[in-house]
Amino acid sequence: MSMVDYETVMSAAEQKCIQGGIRFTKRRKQVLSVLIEADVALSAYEIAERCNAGSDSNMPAMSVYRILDLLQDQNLIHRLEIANKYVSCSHMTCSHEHDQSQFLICGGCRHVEEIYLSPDAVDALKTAASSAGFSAISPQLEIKGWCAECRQSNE
Amino acid sequence: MSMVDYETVMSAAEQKCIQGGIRFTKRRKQVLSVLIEADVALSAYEIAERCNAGSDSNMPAMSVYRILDLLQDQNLIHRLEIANKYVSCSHMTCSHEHDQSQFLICGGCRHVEEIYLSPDAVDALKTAASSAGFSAISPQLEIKGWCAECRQSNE
DNA sequence: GCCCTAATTGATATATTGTATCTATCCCTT
DNA sequence: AAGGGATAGATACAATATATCAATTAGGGC
Repeated sequence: MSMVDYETVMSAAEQKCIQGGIRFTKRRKQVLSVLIEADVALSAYEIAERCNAGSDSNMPAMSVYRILDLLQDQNLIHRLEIANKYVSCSHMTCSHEHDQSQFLICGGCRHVEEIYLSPDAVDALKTAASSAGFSAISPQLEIKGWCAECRQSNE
Repeated sequence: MSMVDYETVMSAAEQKCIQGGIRFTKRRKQVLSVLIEADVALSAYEIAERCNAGSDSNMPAMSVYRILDLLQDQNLIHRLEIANKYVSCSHMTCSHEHDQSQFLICGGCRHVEEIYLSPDAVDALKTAASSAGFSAISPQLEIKGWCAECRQSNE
């Protein structure tokens, strides 16, 4: 996380939940906080561990999965399919809708950057898809790569 | 599969294995055949099932994993990370190297197309990655989407 | 051909990720 | 305060994947 104040983000998240007709409970806050504070993508079980780290709280992994589904429905988090891991959305405080999201995922340290591709680049992908008989592509594009640091230390 | 004769592909595969210093055993042929004959991506356990379908052969899933790793090292197959599934390479008979591979994966029927993106499109991705502090992107790009048929029937 | 060695396969255990289902609890509305 | 839907707990289990050690097989030198 960065840029935006934690309280601001959490209250924006609360608003989105309310608008979505669900409650922003203690459990859900807990899961979202862990993701906001992490600077890498986390697995559901890692999230559970962090929730439980040094505290009385008992967060079962099954609850984490349930809550992750729910937070994803509210566009507060993303599931990265190439990594089987989860990250918080970097546009939680935006009022407008994002119909596309693109991620760079470091194969070394699991750091994730949510980026913007130029409309031209996205169009190129859509065109390529279209010529291969695909009429639509997912609004979420995931690109695996290597951040400068990991690249250096691994090669 | 398509285009290229089965025997041609298998003997090209054998050549690649020999060049790679490994044997093209019965087990490995069996796994590769299953992938070549499938027109969708298959999980390791599905591959094992198909190997065992109506036969005396007993292919344990663990062997499938081992063989998949090996075939991947020889560039005979690809692992699709967004699907946790495997497909045969559509360039098995090419003599030249392919330093990039791009896949369209249908979220409905799991059909996979190996496509070519224009160098311009790939450059656009690399540039975007570079401005986000990533010094390299994976040579394998996976794009989830919907093939025309699934698109129609699901929406 | 026979033996030695390395490659390959078999077998078992276990880790990781994720879903299904049923029960208990909480909290809002009336 | 009671009823009812949303939320959370608990348990079981499915699907994907890795680790490890033993058994077997195949090829190369003699």
